[in-house]
Amino acid sequence: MRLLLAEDEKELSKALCAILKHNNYSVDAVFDGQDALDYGMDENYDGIILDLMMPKMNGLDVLEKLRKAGVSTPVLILTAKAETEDKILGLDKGADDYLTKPFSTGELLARIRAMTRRKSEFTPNLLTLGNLSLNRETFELFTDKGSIRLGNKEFQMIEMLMNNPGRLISTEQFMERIWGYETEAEINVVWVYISYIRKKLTTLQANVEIKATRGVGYTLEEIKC
Amino acid sequence: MRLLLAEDEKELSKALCAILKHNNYSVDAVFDGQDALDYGMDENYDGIILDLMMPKMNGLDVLEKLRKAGVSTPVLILTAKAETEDKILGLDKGADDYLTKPFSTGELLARIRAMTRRKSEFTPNLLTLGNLSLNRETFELFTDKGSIRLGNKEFQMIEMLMNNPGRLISTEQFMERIWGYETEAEINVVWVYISYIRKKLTTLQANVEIKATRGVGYTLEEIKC
DNA sequence: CGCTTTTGTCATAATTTTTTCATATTTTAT
DNA sequence: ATAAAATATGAAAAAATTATGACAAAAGCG
Repeated sequence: MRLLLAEDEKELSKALCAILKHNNYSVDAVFDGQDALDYGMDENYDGIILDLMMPKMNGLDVLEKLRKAGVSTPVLILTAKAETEDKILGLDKGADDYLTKPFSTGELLARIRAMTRRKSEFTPNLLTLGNLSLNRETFELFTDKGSIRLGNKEFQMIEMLMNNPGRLISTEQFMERIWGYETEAEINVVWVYISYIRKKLTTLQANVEIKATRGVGYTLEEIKC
Repeated sequence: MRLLLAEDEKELSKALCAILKHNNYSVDAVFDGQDALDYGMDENYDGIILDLMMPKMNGLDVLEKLRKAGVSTPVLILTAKAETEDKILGLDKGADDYLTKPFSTGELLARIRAMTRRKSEFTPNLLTLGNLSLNRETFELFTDKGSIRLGNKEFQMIEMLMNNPGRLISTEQFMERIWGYETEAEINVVWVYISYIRKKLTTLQANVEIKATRGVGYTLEEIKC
């Protein structure tokens, strides 16, 4: 699960980041409205947590522009104190929920779960291609020959591939979606993980393979005999 | 997806090129207004990214001339700083969107997607002539007899040919489009690649052929029996 | 804390693409 | 018909990209 956190108070942002990451979310943090808009436009997130009071651009404006641009990512608004009008305005402009500062981490997590639930309800828990299946809940990859538990990165990579069978995914797309924009990691971690996954596919005798397209990226394909 | 990038700052152009290519766009880069106009007139692009400040001809003039010539390719304008007047003028003259430098790559990609969305819904990812098809996403060339994955250069060449079936494409056009102006490569690489492609067409038993016109270039034609 | 797992880096190997070069073949002009 | 020019193509060198094993750092866990 990938979240965008737009919160200008550095302390709070850092704390929230830590909490969210601890709860298995990948988080990109931005600190002003302009960046929130730029990043949000990507439709690359499962949810956006948006503080209303931010430099450069107000959270409400960000939200409005996102919705106008056709971005449907769920948005959870953070408001300082009980600015009731803001809340209402926010919901008007297409927010999915709001939370008043200060809030408990428990409540925040619950709201995020609720917010992202709708979307995830439609995505099945089991992804399948050929004789290969991926259990999104247990992170297990399996065929009739057995099953292997995947690490987080491996899981996200194979998930992207299995979500788009036959479609080419660029190395850059893997990096952006899984490691985030600001990662220090080199591009070759993608190669390394592709290698790991391939090894596991072989072990499982899966009848799918990851093909490389030089200069571009990878495609997951079923092997037809 | 094919983009024309008109940006005279070499560094920026190079960086953008890399980013765009990594995101599965084929990019032609030009470095002045005159070339932007010449290339843009082709209507061979899914979008044009146009810097306003360029040598030889101002971006706005390029845009105006393109529109006057009936070219409807979507145009995204890049403006340095907040030259508000330019933006407005640009939108007036038929730009589809603008972006102020500096911008994030995320936003650029989002804008390009938005700009090309409408059109791309109508242009399938598959180019076809006779019994031959080219999948632009996976770089695969195929007939009912099988499929072959092409290398980058091969792909760009056959793409140009299939985009203009029956139309003659000069060797120089191949060089300029695919290798760029400043290439060190000899003219005969084109011959070599034509040869490679022909071999693959034979393997696939395609009913199209690449005819040579001496002193000029090549034409892709369907074979009627 | 020590052990295990995951994550990321690096060096090197393997592979594919790109380009050059030498030589064959075809076309055109005379 | 024949020389000159243009194109075709096989072979191989050069360059670029990807694959993978080994290892170090970091994170998770009892």
